[in-house]
Amino acid sequence: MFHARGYDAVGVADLTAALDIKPPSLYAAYGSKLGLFERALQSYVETDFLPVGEILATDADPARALTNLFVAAARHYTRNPERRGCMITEAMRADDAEAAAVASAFGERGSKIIHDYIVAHASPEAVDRILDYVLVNLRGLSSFACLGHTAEKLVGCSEVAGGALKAEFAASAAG
Amino acid sequence: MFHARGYDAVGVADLTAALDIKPPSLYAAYGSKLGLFERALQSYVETDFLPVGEILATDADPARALTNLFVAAARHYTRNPERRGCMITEAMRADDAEAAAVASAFGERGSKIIHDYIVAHASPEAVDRILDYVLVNLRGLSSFACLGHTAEKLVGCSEVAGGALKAEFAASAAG
DNA sequence: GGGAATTTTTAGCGATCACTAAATAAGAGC
DNA sequence: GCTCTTATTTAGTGATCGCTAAAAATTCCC
Repeated sequence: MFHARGYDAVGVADLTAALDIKPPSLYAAYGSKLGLFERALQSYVETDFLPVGEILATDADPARALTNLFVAAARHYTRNPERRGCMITEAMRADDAEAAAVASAFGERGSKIIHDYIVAHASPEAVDRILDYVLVNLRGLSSFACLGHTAEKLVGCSEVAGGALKAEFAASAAG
Repeated sequence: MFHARGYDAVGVADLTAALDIKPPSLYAAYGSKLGLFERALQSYVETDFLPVGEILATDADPARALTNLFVAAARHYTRNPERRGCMITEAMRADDAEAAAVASAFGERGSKIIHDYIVAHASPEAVDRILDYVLVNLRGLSSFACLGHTAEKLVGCSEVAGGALKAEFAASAAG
């Protein structure tokens, strides 16, 4: 439910109804709504998170590998109609500051994998802007998936996005 | 306030306190919280919306013009610490479905301007994917601005994003 | 089976949500 | 100044929010 509707739009009443328990049981088990949310994020990371490392290993060419990441994200974020977008990325924008902070901490892990990959393949002064570009694009893809756009559409613009990476890594190799 | 915190996180109590009136006055003037929100969006469009048409007219080269749009967005979305990101783009993701729908209607206007510009400069089969790419990027930029990222960072990845446009419009011109 | 520990529920809590009927105050016209 | 109209406030409404003290039910161990 948190994935489908975000932290703020899901109330304890919704959660207890879905779990078929009463509020004190939820609090006994998870401590708070936020505690349950953290558990849900953890579970998402373990079971449904985009396998970034694996995808980046699919091609020796960094531009192609990162484009594959975009395409995989586009497909991943649209594959389940009940759970569109990236739960973590979307939760980073929760109205509740604590929920947003928790999600950001989880998000840092994925970003680090991508960062390390880019460090290993680009010239030092290009690393930050490539990383930012990749993260901004993933953010946009997740959001568009949530808004209901099709996989086809998102894959299409992911391929376009790959063009920028080609140029950047070519410049890094030449520099 | 709606810009800074979104529709859902701002309550009628916050609004009446800021306007120094009591709730029935707000309802007398605007009909509902949503009514006030629409007015705020309208005001935003008239006073603070990215001047898309003007920016696209800054360069005869479409790739450069659209890159200028990204750069302008990056600067625009970060210029006021109290009002980060694009109010309309962010409101499209409101928890309240009516608020989100109203914001989407406003968003269509900006998208149409960009769409028409791309139709005039790209080959027909590339139009949709370029447009989607541009919109996904703008979405990501707005979101990152809201998350507190610097103008510098966002301008940097906007320039990277422009690389993809160069490739696309070169292909369109060749095709 | 009985007692203690654990789990779950009942029955709320104080706060906030968007909104409103009725009363009061302010403004306009004579 | 008086009366009528308009604007604003007072004093709530019913619903939902995240959460909890106390009571009841269930489980575990002897």
